[in-house]
Amino acid sequence: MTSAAAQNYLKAIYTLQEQQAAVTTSALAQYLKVSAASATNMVKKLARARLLHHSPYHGVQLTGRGEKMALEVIRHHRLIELFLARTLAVPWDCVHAEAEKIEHVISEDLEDRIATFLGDPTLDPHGDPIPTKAGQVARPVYPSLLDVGAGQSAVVRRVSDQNPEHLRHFSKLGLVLDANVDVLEREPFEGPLRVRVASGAEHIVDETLAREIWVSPLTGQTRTGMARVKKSK
Amino acid sequence: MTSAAAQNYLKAIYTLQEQQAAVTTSALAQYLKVSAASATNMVKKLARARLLHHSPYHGVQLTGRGEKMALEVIRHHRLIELFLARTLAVPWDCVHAEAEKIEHVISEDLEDRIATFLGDPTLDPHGDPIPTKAGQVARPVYPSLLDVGAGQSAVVRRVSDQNPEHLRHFSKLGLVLDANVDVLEREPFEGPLRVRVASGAEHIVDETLAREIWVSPLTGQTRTGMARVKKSK
DNA sequence: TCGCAAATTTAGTCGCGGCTAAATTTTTTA
DNA sequence: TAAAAAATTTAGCCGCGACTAAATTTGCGA
Repeated sequence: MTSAAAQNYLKAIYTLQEQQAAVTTSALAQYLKVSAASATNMVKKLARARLLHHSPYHGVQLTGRGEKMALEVIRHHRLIELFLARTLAVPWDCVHAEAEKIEHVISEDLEDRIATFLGDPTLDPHGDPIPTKAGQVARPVYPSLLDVGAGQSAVVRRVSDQNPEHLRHFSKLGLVLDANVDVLEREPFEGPLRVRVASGAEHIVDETLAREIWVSPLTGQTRTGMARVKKSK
Repeated sequence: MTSAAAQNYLKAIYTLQEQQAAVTTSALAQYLKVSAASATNMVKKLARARLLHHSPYHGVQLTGRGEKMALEVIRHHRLIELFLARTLAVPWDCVHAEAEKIEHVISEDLEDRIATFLGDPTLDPHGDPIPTKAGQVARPVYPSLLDVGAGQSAVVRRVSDQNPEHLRHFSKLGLVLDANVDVLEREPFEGPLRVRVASGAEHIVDETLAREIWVSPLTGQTRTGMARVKKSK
């Protein structure tokens, strides 16, 4: 009952639950790229195993046990991502796909070895928090780059790992973890942003992409940042 | 058609082929711990995919393509074993089970990275040769410890990875890769051996176990080795 | 509030990779 | 060499996790 498929469903439900409280069958099906019928099927099986509550036609919610299991898989995933990045220099746009498969097959013993080797890390290569073995997980809430006002600076804290191509793009732009960004200006109606990165280069970041980057705004340096921009022109 | 199950069958057939030319259904079934009917079933599928020849009631033989595929899986397996042993100090009795699962899910890219990281190694932690990416594999033929005459010394070159408990036992005894062993005496009728290891400790090694250790006999040092034994008593 | 569209579930199918029991072929032995 | 034993294959089944098509429920708008 803890097949790779079941683990993927639990993980998906956990992830979706972080955003919307009620996880619907169709949201789940869309996220996992399976048919709605398949999702219903697995949901019923997970409900029977008491890993989630299912109120038919209204959505699902993980039980304590289900959440614990989801967090175990997520812990595996993020530890493996960091391990591959550290030991083999696997680029951050590739670690996700590898971890997605390896996470289902490693033993608890290997998990422990990896965690110890990495010094019991708390963040994976995308800035996602790594749950503890006990099932505790930090819930860092950062504004997205889109929420940073024009003229403000920020530090990249977390980047969505869902799209490898986006990640590759971010790398090229210098939008990596802990990088400084100055938001120069922003088109109206949630339009694209113009930003300047540490190297001094300026880039246009689309709205969709900006939503995938979460940051710590640097309130103190806002003005000076802009001042320097204006002076340099 | 290259499911984990199919890969395991190909690997098993390759391994069995190394010993006996004709691999029978029952040998395969016994090795993989499945029923004979299941083995026949998969054999027919692999034959349809032209990965092996099947002469019904008489056994199977890998085709070129089948052998290539088997070697790819074995390469994955042995690289992963060595990688886990090197980076995480996973003991040699555990690496096999982990590799058995991970071998089916890593990408070619990750395989390449691991191989490069390890310096394109040729032997895994048990002394098994690692096939090249092109599908070439060394065929070292060593006599087993059982073939070493009383009074001879030898160096451990390869140890069967099939039984974790045996491996753990060998570790305790000091029968590790590249270790020196003096065969002191041997009970008649292929009985157990008495050996002395590098530390000077003496141990009894059962026939079954001795068959799982392959060595390079040290012809020159035979007499002196024994002489020293007798003197020390 | 009634009806329709959208969401969801149910019903039934498929391939995979196991299984057992029965049939068949090969091998051994009397 | 014929019968019994052993090995192998065939037939038919099961659970898993996907699918499509059809039925059902929900909820929104007229």
